[in-house]
Amino acid sequence: MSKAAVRTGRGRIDKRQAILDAAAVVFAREGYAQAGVDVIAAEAGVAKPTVYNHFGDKESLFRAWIAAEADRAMAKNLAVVDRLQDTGRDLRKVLEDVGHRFLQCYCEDTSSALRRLLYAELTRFPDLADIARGRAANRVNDAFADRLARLALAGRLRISDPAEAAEQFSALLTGPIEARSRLGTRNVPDRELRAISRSAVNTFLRAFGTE
Amino acid sequence: MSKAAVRTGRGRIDKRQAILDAAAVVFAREGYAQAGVDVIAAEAGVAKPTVYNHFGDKESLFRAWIAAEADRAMAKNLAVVDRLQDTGRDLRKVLEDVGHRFLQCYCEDTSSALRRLLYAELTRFPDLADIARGRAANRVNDAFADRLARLALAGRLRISDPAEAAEQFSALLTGPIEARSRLGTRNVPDRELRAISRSAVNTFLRAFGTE
DNA sequence: TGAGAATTGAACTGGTGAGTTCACTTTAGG
DNA sequence: CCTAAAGTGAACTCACCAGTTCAATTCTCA
Repeated sequence: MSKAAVRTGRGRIDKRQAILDAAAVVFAREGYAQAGVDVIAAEAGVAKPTVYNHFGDKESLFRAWIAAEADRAMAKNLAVVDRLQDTGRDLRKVLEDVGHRFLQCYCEDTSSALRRLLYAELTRFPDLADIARGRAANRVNDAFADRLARLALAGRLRISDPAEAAEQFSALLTGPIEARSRLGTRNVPDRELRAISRSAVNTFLRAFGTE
Repeated sequence: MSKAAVRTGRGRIDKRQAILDAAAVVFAREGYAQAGVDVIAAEAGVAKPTVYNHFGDKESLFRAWIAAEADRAMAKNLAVVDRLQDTGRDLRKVLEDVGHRFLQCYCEDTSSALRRLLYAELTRFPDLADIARGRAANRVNDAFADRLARLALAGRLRISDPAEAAEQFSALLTGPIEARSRLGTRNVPDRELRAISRSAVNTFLRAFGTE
């Protein structure tokens, strides 16, 4: 139906990617059980047997999408963490910027969909937690903790347990955004994201800053 | 199958409650789409048409369960908030106790199931957010904010925006528990709950306490 | 250009589950 | 004790969907 598949028709790689993209759209829109393989095939501009040629069955296709999406999200989050390297500038400003970017990642449609589907299907596919969460969240937190440890060593933060501090910084962002986005159903305007980040950083620095 | 239905067989009220209890069990175990109405009926010790007599269709039964469960969870959370009234004792101890009890509520099987199902079906039934979230989370946060405001007035906390502080206190609890329970699939031992609460309160008091 | 692989469309199987029907039994309550 | 309402079991309809089959077609690459 839609033109998710580029009309090259050449080789198998293109089709595989087109199917994954289509799966992202349809799974996000309808959920795992409701998503029909026929619909995914149509969305990819591909015949149904082709989907089965590439992925074997619906469950494998689902896992492949989860893994790809988790990797993408993790990469984007790690890129945000890297912005904490230039510690020369005003620390508050830098943290607010990082928080704001974290929230933008968190609010992306694809991220929301991934989180929702993860939650939804966790009982049916328990290993999903390993595929996505272990791959993404933990590594991001570790990288963030490393940055915080550096800042502590440089005397710019008073932190005894960097991993815990990183976890709490994330919590101060995700908790409020979760409530305000009504679990991802409402679109939160950017000015509100900034406000949440500002108040998270404010509390974080009251607790861990060197005034 | 199971004896969820007390074997009185008298009147219609008992059956209705038995069906709701059975729905809780089956929805929690299998999710909305996977839960069969036949299975729920069997679990309630009731015939399938009886389920349809009382609730009309599967969706209404689901909504009724969500509403009942959300009310129950809210009541339990409000009871926890009420423990903040006796402000005579050591504030840190009281907050740690409240945090610990919040986490216990959060970790209950029924609460986890409710949260998971809410997430999962939010796209299909968007009004679920109003039924559950508006009814529960917001009112708990308001009550908690009221308590914090009292404590601030009494000079025991330095808080400018009580609602925001309440939101952040909750965030410092739910964020870490979410990660450590692997989205609710792992059972977190009580000593770990206490540790999370202790470190949340620690950060909270560093930010808002009057040392 | 021609062989072999990938792709297609369309029809088909088989299973599952929501919701209904109906003749029958149980129970409450006057 | 009798009746009307509630409950029961079993069979049934109907729709939906995962996964398969197959003959016909299209593409790649040598």
